[in-house]
Formats: sequence, structure tokens, C-alpha cells
Amino acid sequence: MAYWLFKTEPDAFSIDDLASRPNQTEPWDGVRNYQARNFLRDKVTMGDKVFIYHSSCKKVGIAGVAEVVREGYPDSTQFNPESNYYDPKSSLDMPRWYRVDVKFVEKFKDVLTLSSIKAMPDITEIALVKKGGRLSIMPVTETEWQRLYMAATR
DNA sequence: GCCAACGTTGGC
DNA sequence: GCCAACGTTGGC
Repeated sequence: MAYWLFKTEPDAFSIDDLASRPNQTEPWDGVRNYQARNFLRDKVTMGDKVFIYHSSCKKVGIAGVAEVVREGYPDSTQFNPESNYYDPKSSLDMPRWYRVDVKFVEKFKDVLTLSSIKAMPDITEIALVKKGGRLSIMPVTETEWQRLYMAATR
């Protein structure tokens, strides 16, 4: 099993929104970055655990956990001209963008804030705290996952 | 709202 | 294939 961190702007879609969806499940669409796309298409697999990270908001940090319940498949929003995520250069034959479905697992009592993550001496490799950490889908090592999870649920 | 750090686009 | 210009991300 692998571990990931998915970013979202809670004003648009938060961990609470995920928890209140039917089946507590939601397609994670709208990812329009190639590196992130490659992870979704090729690496994210059923049962993987995902930190849900809230960005661009008051409480920036990891808000909870979800799990992958459907592996990478074409993101239909890319074909919809009405969608913000429409990509005229994509085609049904050669879809450019992918998504996975995630299901709510738990919400942390308190957001594990970015500043506290940065203060953790062992957390130095995750893209979050490195230069260029703007990736919206990033891998988390098992060690990092355990440490972050313990810090969040302490 | 600012702005630094990225990624993407497109002219050449 | 280079690289300047532009758009976006995301912390603060």
C-alpha cells in the first residue's frame, strides 16, 4: 500500500464536503499538472491512504484521511466545454487527464498545520516542505505517514 | 492582496 | 530547442 497527499482548497472542496457526499466518496478531478497526472494514472492504487490537505485558507495543513476506492480513469471534466477543467486539446481516444475516486476515512480533531509540519525534524523530504512544493498530488513515505499521522492524532 | 516560485506557451 | 512572457499556485 502506498501513501499520498492530495491538496484541495476547502472553500471549493473540503474534508467536510467529502464526509457528507453520498457514500462519502468523490472523484478527485480537476488535476491539470502532468507530474500529478502521472501519479493518478500510474501509481495511485486501490486501498492507498491519502492525507487531505487544505491549502489557501485560514488553517493550512492536513485535515484528515481518505482512501482510494477507484484507480485512475479519465477525468470526464476535460471533455465538458461547460467545465472549468475543459481541455479542448484532449480527446476521448487520448485522454490527457486522469482522476481517482477517494472515500472519507477520518477527519482530524485539529488540522495538522503546515507550520507544525515544518517544525517536525524528521519531515524534510516530503514535497510539501521542499522548494517547488506546489505539486497537488504527492507521494508520502511510510515513515513520514506514520510520523504525521501520530502528530495529527496525538 | 501581495508576490515568489513554479509550470506552460509560443515565437523564433 | 531555447527562453521570454505569461498564468497559476499557495503561503503569508
